Amino acid sequence: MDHGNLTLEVQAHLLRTLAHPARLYILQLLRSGEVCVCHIQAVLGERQAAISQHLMALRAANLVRTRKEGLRVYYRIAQPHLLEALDNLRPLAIGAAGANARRAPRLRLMPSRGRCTCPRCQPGPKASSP
Amino acid sequence: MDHGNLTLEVQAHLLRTLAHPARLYILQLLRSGEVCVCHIQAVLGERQAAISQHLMALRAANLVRTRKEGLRVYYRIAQPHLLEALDNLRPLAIGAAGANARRAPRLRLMPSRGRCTCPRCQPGPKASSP
DNA sequence: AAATCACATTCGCGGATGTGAATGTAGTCT
DNA sequence: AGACTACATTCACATCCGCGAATGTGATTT
Repeated sequence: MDHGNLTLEVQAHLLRTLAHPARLYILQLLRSGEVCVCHIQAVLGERQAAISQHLMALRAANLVRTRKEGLRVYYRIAQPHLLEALDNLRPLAIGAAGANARRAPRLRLMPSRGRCTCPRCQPGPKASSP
Repeated sequence: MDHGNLTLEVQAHLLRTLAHPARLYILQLLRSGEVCVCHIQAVLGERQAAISQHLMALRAANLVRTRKEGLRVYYRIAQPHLLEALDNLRPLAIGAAGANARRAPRLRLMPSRGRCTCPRCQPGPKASSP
């Protein structure tokens, strides 16, 4: 009977966790597979601490999982249907854009996408080695 | 061009608009059709101004539309797939509940559901089916 | 017209949130 | 071991959001 009330708060918390462009972008980055933090940092262009906090929020919500490999930490999507659910929500945002799109933290992306020092970003012959 | 960046902010804004248990509950109330403000007020048990602010946020995001009938204002879902998209997101929230329960505004519902003075709630002694 | 109703809007305050600077920690290298 | 890397965490501060109180608006009734 009262299943609606508590669920609404939990769901609101999930939406709140998702409601940041940096976190949305991180999730989109993880769409094709696991990605190291240095890669996210290189693409997002934000400070390391800020990204770590966003990742902490995503971890606290059980939306991502981590795997350590040497020094790097690789993040991956924990819930397989998350991106699909976000994709379903996107067309509604387009309708919302016409009205009031005033409040939302701005996200600045680096023009050079994906230039970090991790071995996965240097798959080419010019690799600087490990 | 470069619509990816802006879209993330717009989508984040939409998620932020949805990220409140009262607004989620209002949207669930509108699932079966249009509902007057007095009804929402009676069910939610919140002050009138607070509800009006939530409704204002939903209107600003183009998620609901209004229709005036005499003194009352009836709200209805503007985007037909909104509730479906929210339903798809719900199972992910269940997974998030087990981990770190961060704070989210709490929602208190009135035990007597749907006792407002609008003609739709009065005439039928049967259960409220707006 | 005044009063009233149903709802919208504004303002101010307390708490939550995002960001930057600094610090902490685990793993790797020489 | 010490230096270094990659990432996590803490603290302080500015900002944003939600709520209550008060006020405004439009339609209806008297």
